[in-house]
Amino acid sequence: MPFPPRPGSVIPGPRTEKGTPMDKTFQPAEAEARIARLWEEAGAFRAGANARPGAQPFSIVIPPPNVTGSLHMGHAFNNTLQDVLARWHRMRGDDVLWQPGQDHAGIATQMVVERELARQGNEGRRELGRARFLQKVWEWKEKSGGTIIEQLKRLGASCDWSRNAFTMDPHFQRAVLEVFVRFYEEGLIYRGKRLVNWDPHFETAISDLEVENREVHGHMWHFKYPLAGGETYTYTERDADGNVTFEEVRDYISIATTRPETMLGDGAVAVHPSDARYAPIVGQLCEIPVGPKAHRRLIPIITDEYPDPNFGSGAVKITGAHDFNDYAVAQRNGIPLYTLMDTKARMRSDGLSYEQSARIASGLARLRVVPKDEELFQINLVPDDMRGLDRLEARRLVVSQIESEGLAVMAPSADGPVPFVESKTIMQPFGDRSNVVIEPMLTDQWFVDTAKIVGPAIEAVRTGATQILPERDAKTYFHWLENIEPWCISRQLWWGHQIPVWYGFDLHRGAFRDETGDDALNEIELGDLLLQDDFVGAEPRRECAVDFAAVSTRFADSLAELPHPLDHARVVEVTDARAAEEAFAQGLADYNLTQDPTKLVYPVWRDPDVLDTWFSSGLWPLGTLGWPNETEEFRKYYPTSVLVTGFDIIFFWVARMMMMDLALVGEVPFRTVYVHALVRDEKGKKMSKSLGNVLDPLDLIDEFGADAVRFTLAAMAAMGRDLRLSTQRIAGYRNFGTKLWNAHRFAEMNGVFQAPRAPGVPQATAPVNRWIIGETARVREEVDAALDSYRFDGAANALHAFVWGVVCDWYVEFSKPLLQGEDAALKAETQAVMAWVLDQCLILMHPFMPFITEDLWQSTAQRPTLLAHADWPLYRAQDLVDPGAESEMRWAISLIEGVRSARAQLNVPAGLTVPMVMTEADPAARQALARNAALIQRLARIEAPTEGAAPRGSLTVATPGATFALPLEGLIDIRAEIARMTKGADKAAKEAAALRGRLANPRFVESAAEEVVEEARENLALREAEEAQLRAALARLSELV
RNA sequence: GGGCGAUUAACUCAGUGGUAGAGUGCUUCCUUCACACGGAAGAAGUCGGGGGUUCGAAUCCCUCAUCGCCCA
Repeated sequence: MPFPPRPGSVIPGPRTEKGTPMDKTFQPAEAEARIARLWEEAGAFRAGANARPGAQPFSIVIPPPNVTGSLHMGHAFNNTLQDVLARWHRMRGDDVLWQPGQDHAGIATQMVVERELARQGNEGRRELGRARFLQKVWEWKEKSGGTIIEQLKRLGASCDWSRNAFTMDPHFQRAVLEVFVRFYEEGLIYRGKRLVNWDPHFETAISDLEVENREVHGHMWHFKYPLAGGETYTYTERDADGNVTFEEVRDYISIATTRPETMLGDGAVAVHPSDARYAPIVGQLCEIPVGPKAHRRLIPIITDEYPDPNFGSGAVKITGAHDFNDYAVAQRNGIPLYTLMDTKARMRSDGLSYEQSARIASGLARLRVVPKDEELFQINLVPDDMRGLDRLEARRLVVSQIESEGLAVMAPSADGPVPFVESKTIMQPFGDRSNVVIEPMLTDQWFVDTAKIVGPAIEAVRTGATQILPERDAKTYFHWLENIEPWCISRQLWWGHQIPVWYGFDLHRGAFRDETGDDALNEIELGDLLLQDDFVGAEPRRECAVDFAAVSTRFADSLAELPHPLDHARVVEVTDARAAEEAFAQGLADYNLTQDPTKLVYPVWRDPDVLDTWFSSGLWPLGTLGWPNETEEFRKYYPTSVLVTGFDIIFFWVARMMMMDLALVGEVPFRTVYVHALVRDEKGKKMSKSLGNVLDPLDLIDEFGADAVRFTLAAMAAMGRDLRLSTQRIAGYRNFGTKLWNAHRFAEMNGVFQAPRAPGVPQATAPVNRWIIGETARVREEVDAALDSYRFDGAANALHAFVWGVVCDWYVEFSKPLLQGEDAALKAETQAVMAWVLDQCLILMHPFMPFITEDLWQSTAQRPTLLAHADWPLYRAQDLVDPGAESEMRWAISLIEGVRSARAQLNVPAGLTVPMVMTEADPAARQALARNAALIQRLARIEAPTEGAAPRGSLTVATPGATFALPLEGLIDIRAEIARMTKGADKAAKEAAALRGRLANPRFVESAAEEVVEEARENLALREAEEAQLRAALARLSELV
């Protein structure tokens, strides 16, 4: 349904005060705000605005910026492209929805609010507690969370702002939790203890995509792990031919490490199965050379494919709880995982004493058994003197202890043997938000079993149900999805969607004894229950549902299986397991006193973690359209037409939306994904705050106007290539806007906008008018074709070439003698055509430069609609191009250029109007000259042409089919003219020779396309004629010297 | 180490088999009645090197070099 303009909306209409010319330039600062208000008051961007009856839907969901975000160049680029598409489709009458919104950015927002609290001297997050902290976050969001929305409006983004969405909106929250519950019930989500990337600053798990690996300077230490019981073996190295190059008897195995502090948690030493050097000692135990001597721990020497025999000593220590590679080795070989660090990445000080821990661990190594997680976690292998230390302090201590014990591998030096420590660059993981070193950490987390939902996402792109552009980015997509890892979706944060899982004590596991067998518990039996605590420490029972009401029903159902009176316990929610313990005990005690079963409570507590922000963002195309409700918007606009996004987000977001949304609704979230590259500075460097090379789009908008910034970004958007932005380029396109503006200023001064307007393409008789109408049709087709294939640069460049290079440079100039001439009919026709051409410029330019075009549109005529709702033209070049007019105007241009070039090169004064003699001409040239004499005379600055022989010492200008002479004897240097014409003749001769050669080749004539051969023949004829004209003129000139 | 890409005018980049293009910059001239955020004219490229396919290659293939990005 077309969206009606709001009654009373103010469209200013044409400028009324005649006699005051337009300003010489467009004033963006003033106009942009005014135009934006105009659009807003008209509701110009509401979903379906300007849609034709029965229109095709066209929908885009914005890649939601962080609620903490402010507009950077990447946003400006991304949203410019979306806006070009949205405006283009809206003008074409499609049913357009550009859905805006923001995501809640778990870590970033929590960080911002915590920083704000600290700056204001308020209580910190932990002092406030969860509920009050979240209150503060919401307050912050209300106050500061809309920044980027206002900034996007300044860019001119034509989103339906009335539908602005947020991933923490009540509706969206509900959708997220329902999806979690559904995935949980379908077995797509599981909880487990896994090694994850741990951010010690934020004390949360993060995704491996949020980890940035950087090369940093580091060290590689080489240590000796003594064999248990003083065993020895012969260590032998051989060259490629098997000759022994080194041999010695050793009582140790040499290990290299960049992280000595993790040695404390080693579970094994691994060597490659093919490594002959260590074959004699595989299966033996060796000693970790650190920790109190009395409690040295022994670990087995195992084989695994992971160690590279050619790297270091070929033997690798396995610390399964602190390294991803080691984790995999430990899993394969049943090696226990010993956690050494706490959530702040300090050496642990909880759990059992070092002495107890070391004893248990040694026993485990000897028996090769792995206990259950909870028991394993009690083992703390950090020696007493290192507990609580930062991991780097612990590293120094470990190294110095090993060295002083003489267990470092030694290397010779000028001062005798010294410990062998290599300096080398190592890859180290950093948190992309916190900038601290990330630790692999063994923790309980929730995971999406991505392997189960990845198939349709791969298939959709393979079959083309979703098209990724440029195509090469589909490879990245496939590569990632085909090697997909389980997705850790829990975060140890407060701001976000709290996981809808509640825990309660597992009373089913025989924690009580119904000794009387009467299916009810007597007082003694209940007393036993109270005293026992094995159910408290054990794995709790859990239920998943969208809210407490739903989950309490489930718990109640399971309680019903228990003996009386527990089956009547009331399910209540408490904060955590400890509170649950107290509440449960209190309930039992109260019951004991009163025998009132309603006093019994069954306390449950909710999982404190929240979901990864990308989990909710994965539902963006669904949730913003109202899903899971059956909304009209969802029916109409899903799947969305196109997603425009940066390449850096293919894994984070695009792939996850594809997986999740296909799993949920069985239909792709978008038909096309247009992946754009990065905006860099003019030297090609990534813009970053630390480099100080950031261009702020708002500063640029202030300086050059939003239109210039947008046009620059669009013109540089060659698919898949980074763009290097320079202010010079933006200034160039600001000038382009001014050029368009001044073409209108010229038109206004020449009465173009006062002339009566007829709908449709104007009828024209003058060649110049017929020609420009055809050129307009050509550029319309070019722009549409470019936008159809997402060639934003192609469309922008075509418009630039047309508006400046054709309309302003030629048509406006051509029109001058007609508009200012005597022929009233011709004048009226030219006014009508110019009015139409300029309107077409505004329409076609509008998606790229919305403000200046809307302003001109409103000020140059009484318009029935906003330009944003103007009809996009459909006329075709095949209908509007007049080949006769076109060749006539091309000929006129070539004559004007020939005259100008000759004059300039021979230093004929620019202001001088000179005579011109036509020395020869075919009928076509005669006609072209006759019909366009006025404009040719004016632009070439010549008098009315005469016909005759070339006067002595004149300049020669050759055009196709005609030769002209400018009699300027005495004014010009004959030698210079001879040189100029010789150069021209030689060039024509050279080109003709090349064409002749090609046409002389029978294989060219046989195999090349017919039109190519024909074109070559025509070109040859033209070049030969041109050469002949110039040579003839040269012959005359040479008589003069 | 694996993958992807780039290399075209001084600079930034278009250009998917048929005469090398644009913008900016540069040189000269012009304050001419739309615009100096302008106009006119001009100089400027062995399309990274080498090989191949083809009547014909910046374009397709191979190879080398250099530089980026992503992943380990």
